[in-house]
Amino acid sequence: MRIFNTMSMQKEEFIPMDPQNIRIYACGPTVYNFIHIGNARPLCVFDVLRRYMEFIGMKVNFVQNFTDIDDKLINKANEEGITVPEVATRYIKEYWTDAKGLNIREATTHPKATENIEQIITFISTLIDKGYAYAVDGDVYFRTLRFGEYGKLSHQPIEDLQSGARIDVNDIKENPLDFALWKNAKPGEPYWETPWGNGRPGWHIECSTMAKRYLGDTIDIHCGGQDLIFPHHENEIAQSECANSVPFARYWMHNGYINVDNKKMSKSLGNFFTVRDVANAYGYEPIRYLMIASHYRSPINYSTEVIEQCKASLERLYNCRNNLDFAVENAPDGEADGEFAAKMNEYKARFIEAMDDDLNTADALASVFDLVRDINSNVINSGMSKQTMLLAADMFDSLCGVLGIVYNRKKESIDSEIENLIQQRAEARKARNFAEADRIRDLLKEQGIVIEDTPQGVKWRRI
RNA sequence: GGCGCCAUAGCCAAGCGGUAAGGCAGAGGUCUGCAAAACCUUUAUUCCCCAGUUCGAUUCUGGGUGGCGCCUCCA
Repeated sequence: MRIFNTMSMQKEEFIPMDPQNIRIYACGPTVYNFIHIGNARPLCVFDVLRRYMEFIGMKVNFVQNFTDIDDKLINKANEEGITVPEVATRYIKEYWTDAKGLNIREATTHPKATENIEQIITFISTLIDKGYAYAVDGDVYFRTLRFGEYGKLSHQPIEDLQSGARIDVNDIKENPLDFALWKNAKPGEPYWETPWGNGRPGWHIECSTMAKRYLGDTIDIHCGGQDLIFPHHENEIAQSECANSVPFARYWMHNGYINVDNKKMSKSLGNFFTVRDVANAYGYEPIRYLMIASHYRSPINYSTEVIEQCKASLERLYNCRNNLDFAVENAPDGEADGEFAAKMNEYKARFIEAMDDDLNTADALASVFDLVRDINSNVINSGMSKQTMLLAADMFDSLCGVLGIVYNRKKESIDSEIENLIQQRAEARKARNFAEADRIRDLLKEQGIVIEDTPQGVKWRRI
């Protein structure tokens, strides 16, 4: 497959170090609040990447961290009058609720920064020993200019970075470009003891450390949002390559932003929607759909109109799958049709072709919709054998599964009262008492049950 | 100022040198007692504008116009 590598700024053939152990590191959330839909994008996009790689037979070791110690956590803890670990625990729990709702698979490992302090300290010591970092007043800074390739990911000449760097008159740093590896603790703040003073890790160092610990000195893919390219990922490269003396990540993947009113959604602008709020209004699935409906590197402009369209599109998918289930139940047994299987594989081939091209999920989705049309036209009501129909169902499930779209068969049995109503309506229809039949149908609809009369009998589904 | 991205129907969105995928919404029809779901037909002579290259450009080049991002915590 080909993926766009931010480092080279072009699509490259993805050649893993070991196809049976692809090492991917994804920057995870800072757990000081509910995640917003902008945070949901990399979660969904790189979950699709991982699922797709596994779909084509690779094995993935996927690491996603939790940043559970940082200024924002400390501020939150102070605001709420609770401890930093309490803030972290609370929002990690909320993270899981959202991640599960979005159908994000659990990573191979979800390390927390606070569980890696010892490794972080060792990492920083290495940088100090090698002359790439220096301690001053309890802080430790990275000597940015010492790394000659600084700026290679963001493609910024170091001179431009320097002229753009914020210069603080009272700065204790040797150079404005130097960034913190370790921060001295102020009174009352959580801290860990180190040779250079009590404090806590800087943001960038934790990712370098955890990538090294859980995946190794060189990883296959490092991914995250485009806003992490500079300075976060640039700093990670500097730290890791100076400490380990080998290339850090072989491929860099960055997803585009979620915009609101064509402006970047961000915490600082305050124009953001939490995943929870959107999920409460529309459900989690349309959010997932939104993320795969366009290419991962393009910006997405969020609006209620768009999320409603996503929900409607999803309905088409779900209806198809639901109708197919009903058809399978009523289909006769028989051999699976080999010719039909070959036809199903054509959809898979098109899907793979699209996904191989830098994860073109929008194009891949088009082949799923073509499969849907085919199923609706030629499988349901076709008289095909159960085994043949199942070929279509399996193809639907596997392709949608790669995208993280799952139709939840709400198979939980309906209670006898509802079953009675359905029966009564059937009898009323038989007696051509349509007024009564329609009354019952409306009654059921109020209870979230939609009745459909099909040639194979009465079919119901929940909405 | 430096670096980069984007502009395709009412909306969303692929395609990126050979004459416009897919979805939502709309219109008409089929099926149905009526619906629902589904299916069929229909909805961009044209891809922001102007030049250029080419037999041919939405796709390449140059120049505009409009929008956005990074250079500061941020997915």
